Amino acid sequence: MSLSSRYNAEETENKWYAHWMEKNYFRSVPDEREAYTILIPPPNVTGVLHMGHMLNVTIQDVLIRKARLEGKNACWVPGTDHASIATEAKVVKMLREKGIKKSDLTRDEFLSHAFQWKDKYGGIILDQLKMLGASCDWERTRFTMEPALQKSVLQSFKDLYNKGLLYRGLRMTNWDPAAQTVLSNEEVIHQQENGKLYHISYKIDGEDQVVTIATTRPETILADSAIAVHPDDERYTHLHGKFAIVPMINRRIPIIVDRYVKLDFGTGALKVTPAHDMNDYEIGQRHNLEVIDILNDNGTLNDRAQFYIGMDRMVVRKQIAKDLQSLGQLEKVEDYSNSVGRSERTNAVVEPKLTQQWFLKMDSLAKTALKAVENGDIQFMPTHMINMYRNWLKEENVRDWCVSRQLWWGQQIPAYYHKKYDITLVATTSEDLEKQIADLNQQITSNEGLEVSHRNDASRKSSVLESLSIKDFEQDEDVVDTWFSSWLWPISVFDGFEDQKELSYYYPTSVLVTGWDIMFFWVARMIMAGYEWSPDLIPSVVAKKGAFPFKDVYFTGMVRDKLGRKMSKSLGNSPDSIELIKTYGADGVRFGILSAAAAGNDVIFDAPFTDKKNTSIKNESKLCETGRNFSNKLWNALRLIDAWPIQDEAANEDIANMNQYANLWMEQSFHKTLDQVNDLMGKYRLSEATRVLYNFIWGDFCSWYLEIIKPDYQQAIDTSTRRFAIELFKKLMTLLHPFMPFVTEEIWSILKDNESEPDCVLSSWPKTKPYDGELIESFQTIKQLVSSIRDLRNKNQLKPKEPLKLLVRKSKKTKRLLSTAGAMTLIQRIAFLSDIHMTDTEDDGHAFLVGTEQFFLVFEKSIDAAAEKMKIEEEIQRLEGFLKGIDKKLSNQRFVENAPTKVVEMEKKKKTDSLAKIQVLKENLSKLDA
RNA sequence: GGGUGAUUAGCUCAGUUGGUAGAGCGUUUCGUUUACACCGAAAAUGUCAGGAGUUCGAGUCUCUUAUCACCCACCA
Repeated sequence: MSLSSRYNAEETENKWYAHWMEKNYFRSVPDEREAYTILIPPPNVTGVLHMGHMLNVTIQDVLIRKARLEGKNACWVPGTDHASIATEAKVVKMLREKGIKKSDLTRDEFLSHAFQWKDKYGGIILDQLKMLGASCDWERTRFTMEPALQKSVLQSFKDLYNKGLLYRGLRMTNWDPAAQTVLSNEEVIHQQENGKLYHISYKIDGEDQVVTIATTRPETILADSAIAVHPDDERYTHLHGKFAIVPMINRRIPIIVDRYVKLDFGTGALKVTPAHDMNDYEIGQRHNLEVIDILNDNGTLNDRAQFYIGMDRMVVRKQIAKDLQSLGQLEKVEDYSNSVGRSERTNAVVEPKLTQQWFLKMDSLAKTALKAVENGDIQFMPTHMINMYRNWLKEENVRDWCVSRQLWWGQQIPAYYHKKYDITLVATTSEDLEKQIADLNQQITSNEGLEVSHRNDASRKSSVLESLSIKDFEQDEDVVDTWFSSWLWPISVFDGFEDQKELSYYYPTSVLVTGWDIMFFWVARMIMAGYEWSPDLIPSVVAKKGAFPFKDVYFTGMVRDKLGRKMSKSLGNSPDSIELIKTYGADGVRFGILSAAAAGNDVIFDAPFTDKKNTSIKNESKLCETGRNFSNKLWNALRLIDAWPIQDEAANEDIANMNQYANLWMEQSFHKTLDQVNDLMGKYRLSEATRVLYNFIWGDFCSWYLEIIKPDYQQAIDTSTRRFAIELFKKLMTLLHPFMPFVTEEIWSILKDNESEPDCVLSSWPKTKPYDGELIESFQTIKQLVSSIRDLRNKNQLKPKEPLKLLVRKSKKTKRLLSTAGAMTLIQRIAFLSDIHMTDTEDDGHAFLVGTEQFFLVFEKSIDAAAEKMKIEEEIQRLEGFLKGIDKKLSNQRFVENAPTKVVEMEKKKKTDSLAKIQVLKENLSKLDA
């Protein structure tokens, strides 16, 4: 068989992914094995693969593949999130481009457009995950808006309502005028923006004086209810109790005193606009001020504003400034930078607005969720993330969660209101609703009426005598926040609210891998949901394992570009994932990402982004390139072994011994490496594990081991060494498989010699075994010796393969080293020596040191004696300085007494070693003088 | 204002019980009949941000200063 010298990633990857799928290797069903479960953080259904996903997914795939190799029942559940506001915003935009306004559509019409959109673009991202090699159980793919998950949302909503944790109320909320929905605090992004600070003077009622306020939003003066000053502000004491006149509309508003006002800000006088500012609303509450809402839902002014009706607030801002100026009431305008909240999804400037919303009480939920992490039921990685978590969940920072959204794309809130009376029913199905109405009617007939308030007038009470009809109830128009479905993910993907069979087996999941940016949105809330429902759903499992939804949380960092900016679509600074995979292969990209990603640290990815304007910039990444090169290296190691002719026995006894020695060393080193990899992966230190494997395979396995056992030109390798090399290579492929699944599978498939053997993806993770550290150490010395010889050749312009004689000063250590069967042959061959000769006399070779041992290489060409002398002198000087430090330590009684004996012993050894080295160097020096 | 992290070789970053600083890339030199130039051999490079403290010993622990990120709250 002849194999190309270039590994073809694209071809190989497609082939193997199809094969794995065909064999159904990623399928998991409950059985008697231990479960290892990961749930994918569901990406937005219409999203495309970006660097963050790639990081996330690669890590999850490494963990799940390792578990699979360890014989666990590995289950990785994929899926997508309907992403309520994000998707709806996209659909609205798409419709607008087609000339269709959302407001012209009915709810059902809009939803059918949205579903069409979802069918067209949804799931693209899942196919992209397949390109990366993600070994998800695709039969389990879930979507947060599919009927079963929808049902979970309704059930949990009803449950929380019945527990009294959900309530409806009129609150100041963040209003997105573009999407025309309320937003949670987390969906509002505050940023410093340049604006203007307008100083506007208000006349004092009945007097010939003015009071000047400063505002960044002059249009809101039309909604002013008061002017507030600080009670201790002597500048305004004379105004207490008086009234001011709002410019243009001439409304008379009181001048009030409130400690909220800052003396040193602006003019010290604050216009109070309860309808359009969070703090003003609170002031308004304290002083019983009128709430005048002048904004329509789309951000234009309504008729309560009296002027500028129908104009957008941003347009009015400029216009009113001009108009105030002509009235002489605009004193000055300053440039001003302040923080502006914008909608995460639509980028519209968010307006505070008083709206009726559903809220979830968070205090007890937050307390439980905090405890779960503080008492170690759930482990965060990196551990310091607990600080951020604590800071957010502590009592004084927790706010009730606004769960309603004025959108259509999502789960419609299962609350039904009677058209006339203040009756709210929360029902999951129409049967449920009918039953609840029937119950009420039962109550009405048996109690001779039901005392209720009127819907539009709480103070008006009636006794309902007639039967209530389902026709008189209307469902809440709103949908729930997207996170109100995703917080159920660990339960709902197993249909846990419906049937607990699967949930009992897979819950709690093993690890959650996600970015810390959604710690509050999602992670904390999943923990809350876990503790809220799992004890009722699967009590016996919870008693045994706990109620937490996952044992570990691995927080990945944010992927940033070279400038340290978070990669985002709007900045256009994200490399094209698919292009990257095409360029370097999925294995290469995985390797690149993994080597860049230490847990929790932000990842600076070195791929220059494809600039929106300059598409000629190619995606290139040194890290991925290293990964691709590594694939190619593995491939060529395979080609090497594959091409060797085979013979029964080694050519001679020396070769046989040498190969045996090399095998022994490899075996020991392998187990040392295995230990390291196990340890690192257990701690989720994947970047380090990647590096350890890379160094071992490229360095020890390829550069040393294969070079040693490589037969001479047109010679053959003996079967047992070949067998050993192949078995070792296969073990290495298993170890590397989680990181680079495709190339390892390909190589494995060529290495394996019978069809009954499993594929690499299902091979067995090697068992650990004690290893001989001393043997590895002494081999290390051999490597150093060989490198030193090569260095000498280099420095003296000697041909790499010119046979040279090596003289070895007799000492116990070298004797032991060189008497190891095969060691002598090994050195002689790879260092291209004609002879290794033991000596205890003065010799005429060129002396060099390996450790403390002295060697001489015999060659003709004379070296630059003066330069050599200088180098030796420098080295002696360095060593003497070093020795001084050691002596200082050793003569320090406290050190000798306090430091562990092991450390003291080491210092003593260092001292004797240095002394020996100096001794040898001085000898060399004197020889140069001679 | 509250909180978190970072500062280590030219670049990007590792460095978990405190015991003489590491990797990749880049650089320099040499090398191509015998797996791989997506290669091989070898070399150079650091007052571990500054200061103080604890300790026999600090990149590692404590305090402090500076710079830079980020999160939460908020900025008439």
